Formats: sequence, C-alpha cells, structure tokens
Amino acid sequence: MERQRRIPEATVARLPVYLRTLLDVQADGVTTISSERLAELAGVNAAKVRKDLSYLGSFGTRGVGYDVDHLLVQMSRELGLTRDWPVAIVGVGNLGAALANYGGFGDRGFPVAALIDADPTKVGTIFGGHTIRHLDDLPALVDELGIAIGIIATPAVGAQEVADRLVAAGVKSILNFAPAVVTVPEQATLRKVDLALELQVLSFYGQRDSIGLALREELGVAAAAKNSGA
Amino acid sequence: MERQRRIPEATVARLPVYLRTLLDVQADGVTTISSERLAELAGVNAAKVRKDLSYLGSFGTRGVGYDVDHLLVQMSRELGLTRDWPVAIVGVGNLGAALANYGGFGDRGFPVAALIDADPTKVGTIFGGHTIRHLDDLPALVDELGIAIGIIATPAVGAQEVADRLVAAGVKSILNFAPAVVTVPEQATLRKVDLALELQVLSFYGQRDSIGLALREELGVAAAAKNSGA
DNA sequence: CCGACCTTGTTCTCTTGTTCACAAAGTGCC
DNA sequence: GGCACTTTGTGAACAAGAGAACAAGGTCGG
Ligand SMILES: NC(=O)c1ccc[n+]([C@@H]2O[C@H](COP(=O)([O-])OP(=O)(O)OC[C@H]3O[C@@H](n4cnc5c(N)ncnc54)[C@H](O)[C@@H]3O)[C@@H](O)[C@H]2O)c1
Ligand SMILES: NC(=O)c1ccc[n+]([C@@H]2O[C@H](COP(=O)([O-])OP(=O)(O)OC[C@H]3O[C@@H](n4cnc5c(N)ncnc54)[C@H](O)[C@@H]3O)[C@@H](O)[C@H]2O)c1
Repeated sequence: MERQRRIPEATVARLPVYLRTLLDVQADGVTTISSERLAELAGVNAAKVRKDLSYLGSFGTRGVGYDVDHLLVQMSRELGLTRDWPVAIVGVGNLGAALANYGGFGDRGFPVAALIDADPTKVGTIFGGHTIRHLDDLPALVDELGIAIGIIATPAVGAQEVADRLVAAGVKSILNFAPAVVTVPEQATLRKVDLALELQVLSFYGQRDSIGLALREELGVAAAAKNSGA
Repeated sequence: MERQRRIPEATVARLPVYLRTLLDVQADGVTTISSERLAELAGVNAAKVRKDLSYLGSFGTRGVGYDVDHLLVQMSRELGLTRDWPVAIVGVGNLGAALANYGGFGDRGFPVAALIDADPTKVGTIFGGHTIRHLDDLPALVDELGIAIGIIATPAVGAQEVADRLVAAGVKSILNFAPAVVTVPEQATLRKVDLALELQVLSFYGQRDSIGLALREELGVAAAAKNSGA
C-alpha cells in the first residue's frame, strides 16, 4: 500500500512548463483551466497533462477543470519552489557574466549568491554586485550562503574538477554548460546544457529535410514501391 | 530490402557527444577505439554505443574496435557537418551578446553570420565585428548570407513572432532561449534551451533527496506521521 | 594455417513514456 | 430535481528506448 509518489522523469521535466503557463494565465485573471487548454498553451497532449497532474495527487474538478491557484501551489511545493535555492556561478567569463547579470533567476527563487573564478586577476573584483571569490573558498561559501546549486561556466577542461569540488563542498545540484562529459556521485544531480549539441542536432534534421525534399521530388513511383515493402 | 536509414531521436542526440569524445581522443593520437572505451568516455552504456553506431551503417572491426578517423568522417557526414551552417542571433542583449562573442561556434561549422535586433538604438551599431541589423532585414539576410539556423535570444514575449519571421524567411532550424512555448510548422525544427526549467528540475531532485535522507533516517511510522503533517 | 581471444552487431526482454478511449463524477440549465 | 453536457482520472494498448546476452566475424600469436 506504498505511497505512489514516484514522479516519472519525463513528467518532472514538464512541470516547469506547466508552471510557467499557469503563471501566465493567472496574470490574465484566469482562475480555472481545463487540461485541454493547458495542453494547448504548453504545447503538449491533453492526456499527458492529465496524467502528469494526476501524479501531483492533484484534484481537478470534473466538468470544470483545474483551479489555477491551487495547481500552482501544489506544483510549486512538488518542485521544491517554496524555498530559495541559492546559486553559485563558477567561471565568470563570457557566459558566466551574462548569467550573473540576468535578473530572471532571483525572481524565481534562484538568487545568484556567489560568483567564483580561478583566475587571480578576476578574484577580488566586483561584478554585478558580487565580489568574485576564489574556487578555494567554495566550502566556506556553501556554509555561509547555503549554496544549493552550482553552475559550471568554465572551459571544458576544468569542468570535472569544478564539479568534484562542488560536490565535495556539499552542493548536490549542478548545471553544466561546459562541453564536456562530467560525472557526479549518485547522491548528486547533474544536468547539462550543451549548445554545440543542440546546433548539431539541428544540422542533422536540417540536412535530412533537404535530402528528404530532393528524394521526394525525384523518387516518385520507386518510393511507393520501396515503402510498400516495409 | 529498404535502407534502414531512420536514426532514432535519442541516438541523434548522442552522436554529438561521441563526436566530441572522438575528437578528443584523436587529438591524443588514438587511432582505434572500442565501444567499451568510447562508452566510458562518453558516459553511456557500451551496448548503446554499438547500437547507435550501427545506425550509421558503420563498420567497426570485430576483435579490434572502430577506426577513429573513419568514425569521425561518417558521423560528421551523418550530422551534416560537412558544410557550414551560418547562424543568425536574434536579440542582442545580455545573452545574445555573450553568444555572439563566443568563439566556439564558428570553430565547429556554425559561424555567426548576422546579429539582429528590433531596438532602433541597437540597429546599426557594431558588435563583435557585425553590424546589428533590423528584424525586417531578415529575408534579405537569409538570401545574402545563407542563414540556416536562427537563435532566439529575445524576451519571451517576442519569441513566437521572431520564430514566425524566421520560418517565413526560410530558416528551418531554430534554437530558442526564451522561456516561452514556441511552435513552428512541421517542416521546421525547433529546439529549446530553458534555464529556468533546468534549475527547477534540479530543485525537484534536490528537495526529494533531502526528504529522502530524512526518510531513510527516520523511516518507519514516524516518517508517515511527519509527512501527513506537512 | 590454426586456435585462442576479442569486440562487434543484433536479438530479445524489460522499462519508460505516450496516446487513446471511456467510465466516473461533477456542473448548471431548465 | 433531473438531465444533458463537460471534463477528469485511469486502464490498456502501443511506441520508443535501454541494456543484457550471445553468436558471428575478425585478429594475431605461434
Ligand atoms: N559564451 C557562450 O556563449 C557559450 C556558449 C556555449 C557554451 N559555452 C561554454 O561555457 C563555458 C564558458 O564559456 P565562456 O565563453 O564564458 O568562457 P570564458 O573563457 O570567457 O570564461 C571562462 C571563465 O572560467 C574561468 N575558469 C577557468 N578555469 C576555471 C576553474 N577551474 N575554476 C574556476 N574558474 C575557472 C576563467 O578564469 C574564465 O573567467 C565554456 O565551456 C564554453 O564552451 C559558452
Ligand atoms: N541572460 C541570460 O543569462 C539568460 C539566461 C537564461 C535565459 N535567458 C533568456 O534569454 C532571453 C534574452 O535574455 P537577455 O538577458 O539577453 O535579455 P535582454 O533584455 O538583455 O536582451 C533582449 C534583446 O532582444 C531585443 N528584442 C526584444 N524584442 C525583440 C524582437 N521582437 N525582435 C528582435 N529583438 C528583440 C531587445 O532589443 C534586446 O536587445 C530572454 O528570454 C531570457 O529569459 C537569458
């Protein structure tokens, strides 16, 4: 009779999308929303929305839909957004600086609490209201500021070491922007954002479409014959 | 006897990781690599590597492994990396500027060919070697420069419109950084990078782990009581 | 030239995720 | 109060992906 609290990974990744959508409609004064409408706005299938929401043990009202406010509360609770998650950005270069300047994080419960670099000429300088600290100060910063999430914005070479240090300092959640394979022990969670990967995937599909077009033009009868075989 | 050229999405997303790994080992002078070793370096399962590579129709040599150079050629061809894919960055703000400054794109076949903004005070100014052009110039730029990929780095509000314009101008591949649901017609491909989503997913697992710890420590009856209270 | 050894390519099974379809449940009109 | 209508929640079918296991194929030492 165990609690069925196990939320599938795929669902977890969609909850933030629903959350944002709900905040949008809430701002427009909408108080109730159907799975159909939410699905449309979130760009997914309605059945998927209902199933996803059902994992929250969420109570929609049949014949009516879901109460937007209530859904937002449930969802925030489930995602752990009832508290702040102080973020440390490691590597204040091009990208790290842009992230540090970005206001969108603090707004949503992810305040940038520390900037960290290894370059002695950067350490000690002030950027975006924060004094840049040295990587060696990490454990102290985690203690002091309760850093919960580390963002790696260093070159690929340093990424694994930074991750190791973050984990050693007690940071269990890491977001990696460096184009490198980084591994963390099981008790930690690592997610990656890989620009080059995204572009290469786009080029794959871009290319395939071009080929597809050419094929579609030239193939004609042969194509049908070929496909029917399958 | 149909060509089994349909590569699964999940595989496509891993090919860039293999590619990068192979480039790394190639730089170290390695000429042959086993699926086992490649898997280790790429952080995946060896069987998965073999299956993925088999979609390339790739010829490994049993008893030996894969020829690194050959694999790189095949993989680049499959991913469409034998040509350049000129990129246009739309929205030269915080993030757009960082992306424009980043050297890592041009290196790998994705030269930044155009910077685009809608802000009249930015249009005409020079940034990182490019004159910032107006969104209205998009069709001309696509013709002139052969823009193949559009990167959306505008605020969320403008994202869908920018996407529509990109598609209308003939850009079939789009990478969206704005936290908004953007849809494109079927002939186009859109991928998104969603920072807030990544952080929220991290907070979900971060929270769950803390709870998990508490549960593991106290388990049994007490835990149930505690949860019911929350 | 042969046999021990290694590594691939692929088949099969299991798990995870998606979608459909429909009964159950509630609303609000009349 | 009853009935037609809406929308949820979920069971079941289907699709995609992961991983284990192993036969087939090839290498290389002797
Ligand atoms: N800039 C972009 O738009 C962009 C886009 C995609 C990916 N990336 C990736 O993000 C990462 C950062 O890119 P960038 O352009 O900001 O690079 P950058 O060279 O401008 O900045 C890197 C910063 O990290 C610091 N650093 C280096 N090693 C460190 C270490 N071990 N510990 C702490 N700090 C360290 C450096 O001092 C520097 O300040 C790179 O891996 C890059 O591939 C950047
Ligand atoms: N900066 C970051 O680190 C960061 C991180 C995550 C996500 N994002 C997202 O990336 C997007 C850009 O962020 P930013 O910090 O660079 O914002 P920004 O406000 O600094 O820059 C936005 C730029 O887009 C331009 N713009 C606005 N509407 C436009 C339109 N319709 N067409 C063309 N250009 C237009 C503006 O003139 C401005 O130059 C936002 O959606 C943000 O949420 C940014």
